[in-house]
Parts: sequence; structure tokens; C-alpha cells
Amino acid sequence: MTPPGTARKRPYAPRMAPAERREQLLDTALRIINTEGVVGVSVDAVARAAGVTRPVVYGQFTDSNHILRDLLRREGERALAQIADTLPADLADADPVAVFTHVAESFFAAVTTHPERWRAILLPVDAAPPPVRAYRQQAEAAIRTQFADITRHFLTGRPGTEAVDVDLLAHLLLTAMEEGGRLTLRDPDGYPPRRLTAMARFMVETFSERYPDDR
Amino acid sequence: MTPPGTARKRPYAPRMAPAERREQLLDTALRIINTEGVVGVSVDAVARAAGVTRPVVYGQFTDSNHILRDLLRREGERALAQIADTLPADLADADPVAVFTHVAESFFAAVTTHPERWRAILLPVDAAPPPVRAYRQQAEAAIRTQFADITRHFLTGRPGTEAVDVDLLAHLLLTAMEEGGRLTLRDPDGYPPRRLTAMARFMVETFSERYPDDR
DNA sequence: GACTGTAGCTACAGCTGTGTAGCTTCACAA
DNA sequence: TTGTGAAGCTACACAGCTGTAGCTACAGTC
Repeated sequence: MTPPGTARKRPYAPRMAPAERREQLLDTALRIINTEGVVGVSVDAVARAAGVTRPVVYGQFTDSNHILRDLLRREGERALAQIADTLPADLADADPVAVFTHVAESFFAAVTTHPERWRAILLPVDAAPPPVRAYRQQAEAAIRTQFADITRHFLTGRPGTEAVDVDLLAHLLLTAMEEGGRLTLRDPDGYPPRRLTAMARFMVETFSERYPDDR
Repeated sequence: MTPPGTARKRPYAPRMAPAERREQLLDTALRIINTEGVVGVSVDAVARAAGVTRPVVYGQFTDSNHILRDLLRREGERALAQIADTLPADLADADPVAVFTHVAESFFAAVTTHPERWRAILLPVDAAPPPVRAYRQQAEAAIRTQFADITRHFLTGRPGTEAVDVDLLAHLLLTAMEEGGRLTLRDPDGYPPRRLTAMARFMVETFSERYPDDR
């Protein structure tokens, strides 16, 4: 029995069945990812945020990687289910353009409906420390502006392109370029510069042929 | 004087002028990024890898963020210069398609020529802990395969698309989708689902009109 | 109302990284 | 040859996170 006057350091957390506790800890980890980022997820942080002590967490997971892995798996499954639910049933024999558009629509709707979930899936990028992230963002913004100017210049004088969302288009093109860079860094043999450059040409040609220059 | 028998714990590192030391430490940090990832860059790690003690590093930088920020700035500038050097001089009045292709070519060449530099710039993504990264990669691969199947199905029966690099195209389209998701997560008002879906439709329509279905 | 199993807690030892104060060594110059 | 200033080093206090051993409190059962 606790001697009178010797107050507990912490309130005794409400008891929970293991499975229930497990889910609660994953929820907690998800919350942390959304506030502190992936790097903020430590066994200690999860325990504190959940209002329990570390040994409780160690009862359910071996370490913080275990937590993250299970969380990602859980949210990944839910995310897929979420998209599947929103998709129209009879996609098989529909117009391909409509099909693709529907998929995109479902995806963006899903992201909007459960931002916390999708942040965990799409934003592990933000693991970099804040000052570095800040610098990156600024530098990237500058490059994107330049890229948007080029794109705008490209579209000028091509009838039918007035309504094109140039800024977004340029942003996504640049993103594709960056991903190309990553691919060749990770697998230079699988993705040689030649292959990537060819894809770049293919893409710009496609736009160019849909909207020919009439000057 | 050191008492005989009391060996120094470490050899006295060669002296360097501050500016020189600074550059050396940045080089060291870049090497660490390329081997351990961004997370591996701590004041301690840089000092050890450079063969000096921490106070030496603290003489040049306030903390590890300072190191990373300055490194990114330095490599960023060099990267831009690198691309500029490779670009043909007379781009202004050339065919837009050729211009874009040249830019892409220069970029991919630059990445291939200085992988360490570009890894620092393009791969902060890999900050996630290894097991998580492993799980992500596996999950992403599965989705990409599915996406590639859809894309292939889309191209079937459209003459002229036989030579298209479907896998790469699908990969980049998916990357663009993901970036769309990130945009709406970070700035829901600037990038509402409506806007992103419209862009998706625009892109697929563009492909569809260049390569009409003749079935 | 005592019994018991399990969920939760305290406490400790250990490791890694952070900054800093104060001493040592070196290189160059008078 | 000796002086001196700057570059390096040692050593310490501290902070945060990791795992784990062993004790305590609660809830359901007889």
C-alpha cells in the first residue's frame, strides 16, 4: 500500500485489453506523426502522449520501428479500402478517360476526408529538420517559379491552351523530373539518362502535338 | 609536455585555416549523407568522420542544422551552375520541344556526373528509418505495378503507342498523383480536390487525343 | 471478502549526442 | 631561441531515449 503522503508520481492509467491498447498506441503514433513528424515517434514519446509508461508500450511493440511499421500497414490498408469504397462499381467497360478521372477523383477525395491518415502515408519526406526544410522549400519555390515561366512561354501562341492550369502543370512536370533524378540515382542501369530524356521528350511532344504552335 | 608513457588518445589533427576546415567539414557531411543518410549528420559524426574533435566543428558551425543548411546551399549553387554549363547557348529562339528536351538532358547528365551532390539534394526522403523505408518500398512497388497495368490497358488499341515506355510513364504519373495529394494536404484551399482532379483529366485527355482509340 | 492473474508503475543502468571551459600543441616571426 | 596567437584536445555536466527487472494496484472470481 502506498504510504500516506507519498503521492503517486502519475495517475494509474485506465486498464485496457492488449488489443485495445495496441490500437490506442497506434492512434497515438499517428497523432504524433501529424504534429511532430515521423522523427517524433519514439517509444518514449508514444508512451507519454498516450498517458502510460514505456513498459506498457514495450508490452505491445518491440521498438519504435515496430510501431511505425504496423501503423503504416494499418493505415495503408484503410487507405486502399477508402479509395475502393468511393470508386463507381462499373468501371470495367467505361471510357478510359473517365475511368482515370474517377480514380483520381476518388484518391483526392480520400486524402481530403482523412488528412491525418494520408499525411502518414505521403509525407515521410518531412523528416528533415525544420531549418533545412525551410531552406529547401524556399529554394524549390524559386525553381518552380522559373519552371512555370518556361512552361507559360511554351504555351503562348498555342490556341486552346488558355484554360490550362499552368502553375500546377509546371509543378507536376518538375516533380516528375525530380523523380527521374531519384530513379537514376538509385538505379543508374535501370534508368539511364537516355531513357529519362526520351520520356521527357515524349511528354513534351505529346503536349506540343495536341496544341500545335500556330505562329 | 605529455608525460612519457601517457600516450595521446588521438593524433593531433593537421592544422587548417578556418575557411579550409569549413569546406572540409562540409565535404565530410556530404559523404555522411551519401552513406548514412541525412539523419546520420550530427556534430559528433561529422567530427569523427573528419578526424577531429567536436569543439573544432563547433568553431565553424553552431549545430548540425547549420552544417546541413550551409551544405545544401553550397551544393545547390554548384548544381545550378553545373546545369547551366551543360546547356546549349542559343536556347532562346529554338524550337520549344527541343529546348525542353535539352534542359532535361542537361539535368539528367548533371545528376549522373555528380551523384553525391544530387543525392543530398533529391533524397532527403530517405530520412525514414530502414524498416519503414523497406515496407514503403514494397507497398509502393505493388501499387506501381497495378498502375502500370491500368496504363497499359489504356494504351492498348491506340496506334502509335507501341514504343511508349509504359512502366516509366506510369511511374511518373503515379508520382504526380502523390504530389497532388501532398499539395492538397499542405494547402487544401490553394489546391482543392477539384483543381487536382481537373488536372488529372486534362493530362489523360491530352494523351488520349494524341493517340485516339480506333477500336 | 480473500485470491489471483494481469495491466501498469518505479527505478536503474546504459548509450549517444550536446555544448562548453580550460588546457595543450603547433607554426611562424622577431 | 623564445614568444605568442590560433588551432586542437581533454574532460565534464547534462539531457533524452532505450530496455528491463521487479514491485504494485486493480478487476473479476470463487
